[in-house]
Amino acid sequence: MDVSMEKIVTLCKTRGFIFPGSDIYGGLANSWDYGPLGVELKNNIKQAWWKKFVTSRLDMVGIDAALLMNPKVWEASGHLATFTDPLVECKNCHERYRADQIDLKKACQKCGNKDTFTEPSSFNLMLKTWLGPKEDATATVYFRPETAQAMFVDFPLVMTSSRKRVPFGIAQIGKAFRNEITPGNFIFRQREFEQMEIEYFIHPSDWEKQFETWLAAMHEWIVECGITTSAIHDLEVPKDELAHYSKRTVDIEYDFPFGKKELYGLAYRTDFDLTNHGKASGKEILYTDPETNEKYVPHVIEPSFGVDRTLLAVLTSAYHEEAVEDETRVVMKFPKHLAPVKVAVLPLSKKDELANVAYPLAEQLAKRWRTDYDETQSIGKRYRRQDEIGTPFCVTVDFETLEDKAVTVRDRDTMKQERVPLAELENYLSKQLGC
RNA sequence: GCAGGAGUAGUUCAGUGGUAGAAUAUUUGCUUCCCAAGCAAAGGGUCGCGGGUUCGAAUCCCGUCUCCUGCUCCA
Repeated sequence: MDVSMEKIVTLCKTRGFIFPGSDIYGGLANSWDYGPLGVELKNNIKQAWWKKFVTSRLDMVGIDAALLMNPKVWEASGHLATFTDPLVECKNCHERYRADQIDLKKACQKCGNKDTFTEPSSFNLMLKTWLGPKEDATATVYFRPETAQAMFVDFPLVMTSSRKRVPFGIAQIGKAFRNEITPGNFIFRQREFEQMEIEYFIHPSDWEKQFETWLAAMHEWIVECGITTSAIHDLEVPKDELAHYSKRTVDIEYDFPFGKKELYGLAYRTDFDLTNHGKASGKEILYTDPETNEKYVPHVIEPSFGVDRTLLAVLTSAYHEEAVEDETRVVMKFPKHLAPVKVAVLPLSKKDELANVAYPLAEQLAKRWRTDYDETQSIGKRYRRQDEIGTPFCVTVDFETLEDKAVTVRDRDTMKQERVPLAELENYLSKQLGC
């Protein structure tokens, strides 16, 4: 369903998914903190991804590389050269242009004024810092603008230590930093963000087939996240807009509340990276096929996923408003494996004899699943509260429980209730939750 | 950086010179209470910040900061 960003942002702040960063100091532009529920949701997404693409496959391994790398990496990758956008601005109409894409001697295309451009000022999108006590050029290092490069640089060590044969892939989840000029749209574009990336190494003759296979795998993942598939669109990036390293790129776009924007990317990077790093480091990176003895530089298919963007798509897809007896019920219909809280234990009333059963029950369930315990206010209000954070199941302890040793389990989506004996509760939930 | 919008309670907002408010949320008590029930009470605000005008400023003036949206982005 359609949902406004305001509703999502407010729900995230009030319920504890995502807060503005440095809030009590007035914030810091476009920085966001994941709160108690947000971190659970995010961890669940990352775990699901890692399980699907790494641990459940024999042709995949993972790494977790350093954020700071030798600056030569960024020279070889082309980031130092091409991650710099020289910009000029028309002093008359304030239209901005990339200095390398227009003729500065000509008139402004928008307002027609001549000689009105400012001096080009360049922005390198990489965040710079320094290592060691001396703050000078020789100590300059960069926060990685993408996680991909470490997987290329580590390729020889990963290949030999894991004894993998092409085709195989390396995966990594981690933070990346870009000094974006125009961040915004909540967590959509941030200067500090998290990526889940795969570099899949293949024989060059195999690239078209592998590309299609990965595209299909990415769509599978989208379904598993509960992201509305009718809001997903593949965009074949035109040849003249391809990044310097890519021969084919498909952007997977999603209809966010603020428009259709890129969610994921799938790129065929050829042997650009391994060849460049081989040349720049002086250590040629070659793979020898053990059967044919053919020596070649592996080519690369790169499926790239934004963690924060996934989370935002999951949030907007999960958001539902339903009419219930003249009231509106807000319910986050997360897939059960992603729900930040799996089960809530709710004593029907705030009486010691109920708490004496309910609280230990919550403690017991918490050993297996993220569990909430809530005894304040009416039962209906507590159901609504759990709906709003997407808790799949509420377990209600009432006075009958003391007699019949059974509880009421209420389903988030159907609102249906079922009486389940305490002795069978864990098995019941385990079956329903699938974990 | 430019343009526009906005900063008052956790949230959404009202208040336009005279004692800081509403709704909602939160907490507590009562009611064996299964879908935002009722009653009673409580807590919570340097009105973004600094200066000025004024007997008096959330309100008027000046400055400043921050956030949001859009403009080059490609997770």
